[in-house]
Amino acid sequence: MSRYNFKETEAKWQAAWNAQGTFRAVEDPSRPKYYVLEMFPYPSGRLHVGHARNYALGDVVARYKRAQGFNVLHPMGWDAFGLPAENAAIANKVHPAKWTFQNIDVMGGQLRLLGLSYDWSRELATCTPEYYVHEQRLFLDFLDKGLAYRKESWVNWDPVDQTVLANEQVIDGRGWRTGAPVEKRKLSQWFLRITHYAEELLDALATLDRWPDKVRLMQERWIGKSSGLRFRFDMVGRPDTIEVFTTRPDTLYGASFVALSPNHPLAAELAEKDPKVAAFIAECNRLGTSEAAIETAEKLGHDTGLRVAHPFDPDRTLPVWIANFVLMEYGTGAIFGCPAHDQRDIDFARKYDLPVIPVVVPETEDPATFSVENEAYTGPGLLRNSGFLDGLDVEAAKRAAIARMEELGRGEGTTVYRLRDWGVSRQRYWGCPIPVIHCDACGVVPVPRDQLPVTLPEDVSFDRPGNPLEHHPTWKHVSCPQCGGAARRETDTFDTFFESSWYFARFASPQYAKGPFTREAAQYWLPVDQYIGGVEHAVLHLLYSRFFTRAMRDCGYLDLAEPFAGLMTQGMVTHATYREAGGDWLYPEEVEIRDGRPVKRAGGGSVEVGRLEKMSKSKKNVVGLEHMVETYGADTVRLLLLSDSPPDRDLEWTEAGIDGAWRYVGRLWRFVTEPSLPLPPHGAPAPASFGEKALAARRATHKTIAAVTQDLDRFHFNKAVARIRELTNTLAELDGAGEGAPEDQAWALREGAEVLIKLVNPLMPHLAEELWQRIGGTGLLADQSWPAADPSLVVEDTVKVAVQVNGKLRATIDLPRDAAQPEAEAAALAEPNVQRAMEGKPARKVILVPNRIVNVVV
RNA sequence: GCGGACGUGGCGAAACCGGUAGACGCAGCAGACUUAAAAUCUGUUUUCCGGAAGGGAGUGCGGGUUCGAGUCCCGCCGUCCGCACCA
Repeated sequence: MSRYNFKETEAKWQAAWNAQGTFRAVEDPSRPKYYVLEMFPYPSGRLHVGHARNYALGDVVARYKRAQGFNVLHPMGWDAFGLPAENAAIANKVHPAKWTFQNIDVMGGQLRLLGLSYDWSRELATCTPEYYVHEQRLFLDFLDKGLAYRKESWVNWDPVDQTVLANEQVIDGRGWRTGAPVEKRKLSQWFLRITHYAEELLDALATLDRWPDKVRLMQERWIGKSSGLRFRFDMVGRPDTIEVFTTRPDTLYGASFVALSPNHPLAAELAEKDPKVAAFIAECNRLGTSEAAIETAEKLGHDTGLRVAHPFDPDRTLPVWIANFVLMEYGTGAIFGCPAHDQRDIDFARKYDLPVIPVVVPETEDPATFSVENEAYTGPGLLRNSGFLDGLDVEAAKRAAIARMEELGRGEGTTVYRLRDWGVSRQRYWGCPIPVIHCDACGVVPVPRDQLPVTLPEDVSFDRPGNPLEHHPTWKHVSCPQCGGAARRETDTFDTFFESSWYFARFASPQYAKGPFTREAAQYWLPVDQYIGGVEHAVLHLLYSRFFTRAMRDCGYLDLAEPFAGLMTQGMVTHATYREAGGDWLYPEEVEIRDGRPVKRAGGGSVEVGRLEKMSKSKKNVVGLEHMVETYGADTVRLLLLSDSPPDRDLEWTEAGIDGAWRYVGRLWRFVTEPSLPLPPHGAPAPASFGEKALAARRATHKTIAAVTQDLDRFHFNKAVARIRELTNTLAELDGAGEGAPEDQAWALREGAEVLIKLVNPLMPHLAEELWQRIGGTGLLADQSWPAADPSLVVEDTVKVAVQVNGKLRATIDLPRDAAQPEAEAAALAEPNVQRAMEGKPARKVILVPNRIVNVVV
């Protein structure tokens, strides 16, 4: 019994693919192209098996499409700017560039171990000037087109470190390093006008038919189109007005207060004179900028003492509050509260004892007694207590209220989006410099295109908090390109989503220096046919990329709106977590099972096994990729990543699972290298006829081709693996015994083995190449075409049909394919078990589902 | 809080458009080979009653539609993901 030497074999075939340039992609207009892309990684350190899943999935698609004759583009690169590099710089005194490139080296080597079919000649890293110079040009284009602009917006501010914090660095309202309560600060920042495309981004979702519905739905909700009314309240005793937006103009007569966002200009004005208002706003600002934090916080309000007149009933006035749950970014930053019909409003009203006036009454309720306690009524009904709206239903009342407001000239029906413009300024070093200069005389001046790229200075220190670009002695001091006077470089850098919003297009011509890509290459390769990555990117990255593609289109770079024709979102790889008595996390390899109980390998201390969680360094529940590949080989790791769960679901990494995959690798190896019958040579003519057993094996082979092809088309890789294993089991039963000549079986075995090798190739390419060579196949398996199923061997002549009596299974019968009702009915009723279950009663009805079921109803 | 998903044996899962629930694998049990172990191979494995034939129950919980529901509808419960400066 020979053993498969994966170490030698994997290295051998990787070298062969490399030497022959097998996966080098070259444009060829005569062939159909297929562009497969996995979301490129952030080079954070080392890869664990969780990272590898994404790439294994993509590689199956790439190799499968290759076998089907497509000209495949399958590139890989590095999303190389980002916060962790700066954190490493602060913690370990390593320069972000050095840290990043070291990680790229390590991770690139790890990826190569997996035998992925990348065209490595297209590798790119976004932190190189060769990459980001194009994005600086694109930004200037956007500026020319009015797609980029500057406005004030809020950031999280750590008052101790004097630094802007990311949302992730704010924990329970405090800075992660200093523990100081976070404040919100206003800064002037760059924005991209994604809202210009809101309607188009929304409409085009319908065309993305190869995207998961859930992702389209999430984007739809994120864009959040809603129609309603924008109108102005007159203030009592002041000449100005407060503008509000509502989607429920029908409930206006139920209004009992007006609430301003703490960041509303009027709130700021009041705060100048009233320290209590200022204190309240400061308290709200301690929540930071994250919407989740704001919306989960306890509802708080402050009565400003101002009042506004009700627009339909000027004798009525409403108090003006400042409330922490009103977002400045949505609508107008001010609302009217109708507690009876909005849950947030009623929570607020009950807390501050404001009136609750029901104005929509469900038709099943008596208007005289209908009341709302602590749960808002948001369903349909008829209007009451609402002046001219009385008796209308909700929709009619909305229309009437808008019409009246427009007549009065104090408001208009309008459509608003939840989607906000994309703030791209970051007060950080490790990002792409924003190519503008600030001149006291000329204002904001773009860096002239012939002076691009604006590169990052290398001599920076992270000794003190804040943005090193800001502290750099010389970098920001430049002369104004317009007037030549002293001016300052912009020290903010781009959000790293900027890089990932167009990298897929750069891969079309990654070496082209004169622009982001060539038109011809983009024309040929784009859009990405299949994009693969985690659901966590369902909204932001994917929406930004869709926006960017349109912005690039409108700047004349390409003729395309949608970057990703197909999308697959994969689940996480999870692993149990381990904690020792002291509470410290342990790596899986530090734990072993002794006498059925988990203990710490060193010392034998007791270990608590926690729940399954996404593999992450912080919980130490990671399984190193290199270690696994060294122990079991790349193919075994790939098989487990593909076989145990459907791609979109989470996958639990277990020792038992990897053992099972390893066992199959050995089984397939022995099946082909030590066949149970002497195999005829490659290409030997088929015998004139086949015996029963050989024919059954051939049927299984061709059915498996059909099934696996369908499974791969649908990305059901786990099912494809199950079918491949099943075929292996079936073919292993061929032993030459039984009816028919042994030669028939040997031929069927050879046919089956070749098919198996080809089917397994996208999943375990090294093993498949080796077996292909050993079985006498010619050329590289990577260049062979996908097998085709013989239709005459796929369909069976007889089928097993279930017989039910009153929906309960009582027997199964064999019927000819597509048997008609009388025949099926007769066969079903003839079954003794069916007779017994019918208890002598006549059949009232017999339902036939062809080739599946006969249901006798008595 | 808002938005999105998911829930099937001891475990990972399969079940196409509403049609035989549990394919395939893991773990377990029994056996073969072996001095022994490992590896490998064979059988068995949702659960309850039964010697068997056969029968009852069963897809998070409670209802409903249907000849027939894991699948569709209504209401709960639980878990996970996203929420705009993590990537």
